[in-house]
Amino acid sequence: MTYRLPSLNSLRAFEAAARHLSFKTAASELGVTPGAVSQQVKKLEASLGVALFRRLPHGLLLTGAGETYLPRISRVFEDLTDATEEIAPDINGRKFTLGLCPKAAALLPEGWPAQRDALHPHVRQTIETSDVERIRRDEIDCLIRTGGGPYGDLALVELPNPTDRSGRSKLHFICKNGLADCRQSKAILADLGAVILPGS
Amino acid sequence: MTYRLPSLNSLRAFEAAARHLSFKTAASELGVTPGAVSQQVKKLEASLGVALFRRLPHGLLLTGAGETYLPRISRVFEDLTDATEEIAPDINGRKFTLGLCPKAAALLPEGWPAQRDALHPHVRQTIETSDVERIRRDEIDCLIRTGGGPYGDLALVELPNPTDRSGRSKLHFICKNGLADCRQSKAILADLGAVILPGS
DNA sequence: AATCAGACTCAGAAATTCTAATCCTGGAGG
DNA sequence: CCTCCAGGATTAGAATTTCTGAGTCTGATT
Repeated sequence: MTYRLPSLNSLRAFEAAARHLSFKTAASELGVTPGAVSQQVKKLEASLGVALFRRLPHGLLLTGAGETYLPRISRVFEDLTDATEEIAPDINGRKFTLGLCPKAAALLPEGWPAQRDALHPHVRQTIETSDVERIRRDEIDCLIRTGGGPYGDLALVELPNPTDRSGRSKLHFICKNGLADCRQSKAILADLGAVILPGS
Repeated sequence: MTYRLPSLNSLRAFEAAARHLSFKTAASELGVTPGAVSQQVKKLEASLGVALFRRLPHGLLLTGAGETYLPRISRVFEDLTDATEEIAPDINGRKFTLGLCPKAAALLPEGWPAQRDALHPHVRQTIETSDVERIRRDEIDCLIRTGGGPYGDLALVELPNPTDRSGRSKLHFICKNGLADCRQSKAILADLGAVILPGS
């Protein structure tokens, strides 16, 4: 049936790099080093015999081929994800257990996230904690706290403090690398964004 | 974007095995040993947490999950192939150089394959030879000859001898493993089938 | 001019995948 | 009933692929 295909690993590297236009960011999403992404993309380009990126001193651009390839590859990964979730709902559909430190909770609306309907499909329960290690121990999937860091190999998303528009004090959303872009995290972050910056 | 996906290798193994309902045949298509396919499929099932095959003493059956997964995965690989060919036409679109041994040529219509329009997009040239080694040396992509074998790791498709309906003497289509199912081979085989068994 | 961010390279380490040999099961045939 | 056979499972070790980590290079920024 299929005769020759590029390897999935290199396609994932390409897809992430093309989406971010950065090997470094892609590497962080994939949980590997930038060198690995660079090598995978180079391997892909070699196997296709076509350049996909134009390397500029600061950042990347897609070539024409890369431009037409990206949306189709992204689509393929989406289809694959959908098909996989259909038969194995647990693989990506698991609800998150969310850690929330008291200080952060005080900055958020009363009862968040329980009363946000949009989060029901994604959040199983909320635990009051500020211990980052519980992410590594898989006791919680993500943690919202006010300060701290650095968090080593964990992914970090910063959110402006809703009561401190100066931007000095921040809310931190922390999770395992590679989980920052999953549906659950996105839903939570979108909801927080809505809470914090209504209408923006 | 994508959070967790099964590995492409295991998906390829699944797709081929599900299509053939045989690890052995799938292994031959993929150019690996049956054990490798078995391992990949097992890994996939483990990572999904879902059984895809029911192992019967003689052959395989798909489970419900496998049944719904297969068409979607096949589709994904088709899309991937199409997208890849769009930007790198050479990867699968290369025209074949076809070896044809004199004895076999005598059994086929005068001038075959040159005068078959359907083969023009797939066949670059025809070389008179019966040397199987030229496939391994990449001098030709496939070879049609009357007898011989075994051909070791090369793929073999048998075609009935058009002038010997008893079936004892056969025409052999030989190519590298993994090339038997590509478009070019399929086109050639389809055309030979038409030549040999008109109307069937 | 110095600094910096990001991509590249390369050798060695780590992980994955494949092979090859052997085992196991159930059906077919004598 | 017994033997043979086909095909899948299993395993250790080999082969291959992929990743890391350190260092280099380039052009933009200060």
